[in-house]
Amino acid sequence: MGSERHVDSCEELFRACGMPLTIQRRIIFEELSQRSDHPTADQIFQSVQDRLPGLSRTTVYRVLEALVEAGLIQRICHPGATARYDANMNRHHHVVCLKCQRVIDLHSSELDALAVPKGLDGSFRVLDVSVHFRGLCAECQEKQDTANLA
Amino acid sequence: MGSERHVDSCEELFRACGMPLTIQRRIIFEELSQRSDHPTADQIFQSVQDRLPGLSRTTVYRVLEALVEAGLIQRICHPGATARYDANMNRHHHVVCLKCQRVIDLHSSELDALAVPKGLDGSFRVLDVSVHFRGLCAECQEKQDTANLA
DNA sequence: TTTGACAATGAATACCGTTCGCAATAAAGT
DNA sequence: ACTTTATTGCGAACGGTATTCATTGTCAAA
Repeated sequence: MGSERHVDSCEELFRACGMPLTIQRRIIFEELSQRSDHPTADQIFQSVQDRLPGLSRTTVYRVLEALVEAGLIQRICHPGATARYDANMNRHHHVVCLKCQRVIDLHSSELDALAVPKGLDGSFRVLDVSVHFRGLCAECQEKQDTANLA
Repeated sequence: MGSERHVDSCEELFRACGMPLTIQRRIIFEELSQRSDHPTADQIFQSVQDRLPGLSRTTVYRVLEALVEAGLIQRICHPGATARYDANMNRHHHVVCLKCQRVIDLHSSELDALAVPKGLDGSFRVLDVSVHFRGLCAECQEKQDTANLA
């Protein structure tokens, strides 16, 4: 199996950040890394419970917060009142459904090349740029249309 | 005073949406329209209390939700676990501080002209585009620097 | 202008997401 | 292995948001 390399890089990653690598942190980080659906803390908690019996919700929140602080993951920008996380730290863009609040990744080299407007870079230190397309996903369009018929 | 025109437009706006215009809705909407700091529901509640004695927090949440539904205001995309609102429905962009989560508006005709990538427009109905610059605001850079010295 | 249908408000309460304090536990370096 | 130090788990607390229901207010028709 080629998974040992991943394990190694996980340990190196944490060591480089100066944070102890616990089982909880490893599994939560690996789980988030394998997903691309920008889960909430609770969704992570659910899908990790079988691998971490007795895991506390509190720990999930604390681990995610610590990973954000360390720069290993990010909290994404989205409408709505629940924090969502993303382990993809490469530049990418987002498609946001205003109805169901789903967030879908979008890769585009054209958009990646966006220049930072002058005037901004003076006081503000830009670390990343992402383009948000907001609107209605296919499912929600359908729901809306059928609702209009009724 | 030229404020009567605004009052008129407010009434027309609500009528066009088919929603009764109450004092609460008018004042909450006007308050949000005059601000550009993307306040939370509670911040709106605070700054409107003197004009609306006996106002309930519940009403603020309901009014903001109704205004979003009607398309008169929008819930902005941001990191963090509290909903923030914006009455500026013109296309504009956002500068987000990852530390203090402040959101600043950015106007740029270059960015406004962004093309929607093909492939997206098939299933997803794009209603708006906005560019997010994420990083550290001047204040938070300062705090971080002084923290590093200690 | 009054009236009536209907929708919005306020108060209390319940709910969900998140954070805190503290005792028990586990990781990393010696 | 041992010690230091940080992390975990639990329970409770907290803040933001949604819900229920009686009361009040809006709008338009009479």
